[in-house]
Amino acid sequence: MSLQRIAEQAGVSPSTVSRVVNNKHAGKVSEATRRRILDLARDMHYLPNSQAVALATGRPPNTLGLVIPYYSHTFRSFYFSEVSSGVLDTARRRQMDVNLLVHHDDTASGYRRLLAGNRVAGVVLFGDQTNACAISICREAGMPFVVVNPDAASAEVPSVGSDNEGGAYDATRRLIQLGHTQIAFITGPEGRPDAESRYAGYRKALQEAGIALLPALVARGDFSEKGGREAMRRLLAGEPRPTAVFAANDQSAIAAMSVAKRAGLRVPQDIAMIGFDDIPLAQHVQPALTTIHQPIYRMGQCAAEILMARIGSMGNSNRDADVQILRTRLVVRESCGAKRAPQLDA
Amino acid sequence: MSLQRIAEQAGVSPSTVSRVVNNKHAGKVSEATRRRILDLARDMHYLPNSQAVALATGRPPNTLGLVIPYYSHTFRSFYFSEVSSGVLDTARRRQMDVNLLVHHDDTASGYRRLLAGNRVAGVVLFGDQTNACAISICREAGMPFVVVNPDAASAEVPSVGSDNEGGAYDATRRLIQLGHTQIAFITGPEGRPDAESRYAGYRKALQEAGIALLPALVARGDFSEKGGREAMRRLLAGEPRPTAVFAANDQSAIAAMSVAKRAGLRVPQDIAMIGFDDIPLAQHVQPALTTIHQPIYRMGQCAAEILMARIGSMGNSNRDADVQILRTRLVVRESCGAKRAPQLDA
DNA sequence: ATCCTTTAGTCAAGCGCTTGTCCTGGCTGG
DNA sequence: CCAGCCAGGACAAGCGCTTGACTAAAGGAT
Repeated sequence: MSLQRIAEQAGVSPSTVSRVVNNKHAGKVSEATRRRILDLARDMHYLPNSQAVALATGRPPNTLGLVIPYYSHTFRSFYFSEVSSGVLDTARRRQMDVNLLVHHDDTASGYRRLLAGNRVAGVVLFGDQTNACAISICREAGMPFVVVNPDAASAEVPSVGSDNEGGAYDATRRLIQLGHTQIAFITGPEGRPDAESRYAGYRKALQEAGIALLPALVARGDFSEKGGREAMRRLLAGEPRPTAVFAANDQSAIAAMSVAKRAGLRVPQDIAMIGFDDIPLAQHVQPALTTIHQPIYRMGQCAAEILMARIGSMGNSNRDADVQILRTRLVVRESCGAKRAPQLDA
Repeated sequence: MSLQRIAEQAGVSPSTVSRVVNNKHAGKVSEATRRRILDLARDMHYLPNSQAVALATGRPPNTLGLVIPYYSHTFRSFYFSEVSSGVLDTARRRQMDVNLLVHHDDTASGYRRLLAGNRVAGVVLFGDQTNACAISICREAGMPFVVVNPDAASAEVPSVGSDNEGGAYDATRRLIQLGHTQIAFITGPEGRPDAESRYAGYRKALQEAGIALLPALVARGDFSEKGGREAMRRLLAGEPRPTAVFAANDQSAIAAMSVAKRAGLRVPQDIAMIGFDDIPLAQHVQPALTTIHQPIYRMGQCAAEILMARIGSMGNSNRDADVQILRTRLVVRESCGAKRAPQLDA
């Protein structure tokens, strides 16, 4: 039902109808006409055509886009749901809507279509799952954006990440303080920046403590359970035997822990374990996994805030400060051998 | 960057540019001009304005909308993720995009804004979490839609649900076949159609077997763990003591089971338990929960298919057949006392 | 050379809405 | 009694793009 149809019915011009339904220049329309138009609009189920409005006003929509690279388990992923929840809750507080733009076409033209085809004021991108070219497309298109978990290559973009290196450092440090010196590390997938940073944190802590980095104590994993299991088997078969294992993520850690237990080792008495991420499962395994908590929900919140700020200031200040690295937090549970939860000095 | 700007630069009319970029009436444009325009478009980062295109063509977008009533745990819900995955996978197979329209404003005008403000060819609605008025708004607006898990009130709409009554019947029947006669039922929230249907299935099976329905064996729950726990306590305190409990959903069943165990009862020897839904947790509890599997993912698939069919036929045939009730399936695990998984004679 | 057909475009209307400007009739005050 | 002023509303341009209709020039057939 179009505005002009209403206008005809009401016997007035389209402009008048527009003013009434948008409640603009309200004084310019008599109460009688106003009522008549409003009643008519209701009865005729008038719905403004958003394309036309957008075209005519040129004003940006009140909607944020969350670009979702879809693979079949996306919606089951803890990471995804936490980030999304953070973005949604924050956007909502500022009365903004959010559309989740699911896309499969991970190419430049795919992103172009996505951005051109959807009316959003800005987008949040998953840095670890979204093709890097998405960033340059946003730039070209003048579309405000923010990247969650940017990879290293996209350092100079508005983004929010967490302090992977610092977290890994804390984890390793913890094990050192508990007296361990044979500390193994199960890595993440090669080349992934977050995985690399965690490795770096591990090395840094060892070095600082004067402990040599033994290649035999570093086993490649890939963030998956399978990878964790296999890495742990190699570790247990090698020399020297680790007395503690720090895995680059919880899934690997949990898998590694089950391998250790099956090998007859007691956790934490015979071997201490520590993970990274603090996924929900971490507190349910036996023994409960000590890990580095990543504030994923807050990353979503932060991303939404940065994005909204940038939309607000549309290219004014360059706001290069829009890079946030969120602190991680050591969560002490049972798997690394502390009964109490002493604060890490530092 | 607008099409006319390209036209000026190229020294041709906007129509020519339009024809080139849309690859229409291609023969009408010389190869030289074509190349020139294409190059210019690339260099100037031309992106068509989707509003304008939509306005001019009037053709429906190639996108489905999934209306998400957002509450803070939406994205952690198994139900949500399964339905969404089903919709997404199916839409993708037909090259359609999906936008998840998150909304908080559960009112008529909220839905109006949502539908008017987003360019989608049709929407899937969550019947059990979406205000019923959404349906009439869709009707008014001429927006194709399909409802997942419709409530009884919306019987005559395109929808996909599962056979709650049949599933509950199967579950109860199972317990009867195992020799139970004191079969308790933990209900869902009052008034919810799916909960009511499950109750009906329970009653039907009892009646058919000539077992009286004892009010003392029916305890009100609300699909939550808390509700399940309390219901179970009442059941155990009452007379007669049930030898089997069928809970209207898995969460209640799992909670009830833990109450039973804490009361010193062995499951299934002292008391048999059966749930409904087949949530992932069901197979991980001890003992693993026998339950009625609901094909939630398939409901999503079905919904997408019905919706796409309706979009395709835009109001042609009324297609009143677009109501699908998916069959449930008994999944025999350990909690109701069968070692093997014998087929239920249908 | 003439007329017709292609070829390679241009023109302009129109999609539904917004908005600054302009118009009109009725009322006011002097 | 008339200029002036408002309230109340109409007009028209324009947002960026599409598309059927039209046209100018070039080539072909006769």
